Amino acid sequence: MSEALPSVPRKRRKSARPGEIVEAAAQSFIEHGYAGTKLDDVARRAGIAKGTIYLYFAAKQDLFEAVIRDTLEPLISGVETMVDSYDGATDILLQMVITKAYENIVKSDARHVMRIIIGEGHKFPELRELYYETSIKHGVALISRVVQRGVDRGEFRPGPATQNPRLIMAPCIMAAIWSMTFDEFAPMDIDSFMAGHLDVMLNGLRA
Amino acid sequence: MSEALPSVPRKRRKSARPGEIVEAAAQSFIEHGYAGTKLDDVARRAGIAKGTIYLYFAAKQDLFEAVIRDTLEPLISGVETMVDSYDGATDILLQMVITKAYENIVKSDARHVMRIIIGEGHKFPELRELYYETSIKHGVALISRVVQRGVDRGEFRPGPATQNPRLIMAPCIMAAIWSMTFDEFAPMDIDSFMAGHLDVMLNGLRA
DNA sequence: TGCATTTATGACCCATCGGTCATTAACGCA
DNA sequence: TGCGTTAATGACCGATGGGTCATAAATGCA
Repeated sequence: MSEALPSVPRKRRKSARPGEIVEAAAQSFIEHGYAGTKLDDVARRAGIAKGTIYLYFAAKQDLFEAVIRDTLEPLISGVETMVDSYDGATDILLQMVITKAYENIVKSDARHVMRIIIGEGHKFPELRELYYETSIKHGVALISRVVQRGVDRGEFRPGPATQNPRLIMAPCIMAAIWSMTFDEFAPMDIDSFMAGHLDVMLNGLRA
Repeated sequence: MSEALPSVPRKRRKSARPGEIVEAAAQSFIEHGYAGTKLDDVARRAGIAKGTIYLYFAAKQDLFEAVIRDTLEPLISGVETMVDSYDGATDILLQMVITKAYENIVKSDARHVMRIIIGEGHKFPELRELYYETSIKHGVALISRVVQRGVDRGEFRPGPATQNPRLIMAPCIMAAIWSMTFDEFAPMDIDSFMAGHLDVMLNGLRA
């Protein structure tokens, strides 16, 4: 009954494969989560057989690690570069950083990686740690630097928000979660939410 | 080889079962997440056989729905009662509500239910909706009421935080997530975080 | 006490999926 | 053109776990 499917001719692409596999895996993880992603599906998306994945990645978990790195590293380093090369008023800088944070997290696929870490990271401390080291740690440090810069220059006054940068990032994280979880029941206008977020923070910080 | 384990005598407890099963399920869901929870494990915790679960719940998903209801309804109605019966200054009321929110979410098992909805709710719109209706919707409405009360009484001035109550809850949600996900890499002192949260919000709101 | 009814049991079924490996085919060098 | 090397394949394996159901035990009523 089963006609032998005309199997596609093989291609040997040792150097291009890893990137293609990670790209396919990212899509699948985003759509189905960690446990929900099938290696067969990743292979199909990458146009290869399942076994081929194992020529480049030892296990599913390694694949997800690669997705974390490939997705997050460019985003973080982009913001870091921006901060390093800026030398105007700090309130404008903070505004730029927060705007970028919404672009990088709330409006990008990176939020799905975060969702997976939150929801399924329980049993994978190594993945959680990698995510923390790759993303969260840098984000917190970045906000700290910006806020400290404002205080040092006399533009911001010390207070709870300068002491705990996580207070400043919180609305951004929540917006990302909301957009993935509750948007169909109570839609959130990201831009006006972000404007409110900025307003509250800057009013609390300005000297 | 396998000695027949001395099977425990059966007990018929039609009315007590559902509660016991939900209780056991809650523990298992909290420890292992939705997909990670095995009905066999739930049964063992409840001291019954797996088949017995199906006398009271049609499927795993119904069990999780019962957990959502049992866990969240009492918490929300507790806060609602508190707000309804208070008649002092609104900043104190908001402080009470936020403090209760940390107790109910960040410091309680309810945060794990939230984590499951965020992380695994993707494929279960009914569960997401139930969570929204049972918990989030009431939480947002409650904050709105408190803030509106402050504005009406001239204690708060209108601004972004009065317009979007989600800005006020955000740090609490983030603290819950942080405590479950990143605490081992960067511990968070909940009480000082909450104090900072209150400080920022009240400063932004007071007329 | 005997029997009908209801509740409880757990072996079993079957679909799923991560990971393996013997086989095959593409490649490039001589 | 032939051959050794190595990338690629996909059938297969074994573990897992949600859900089923024939069987058995508890209960309570007559």
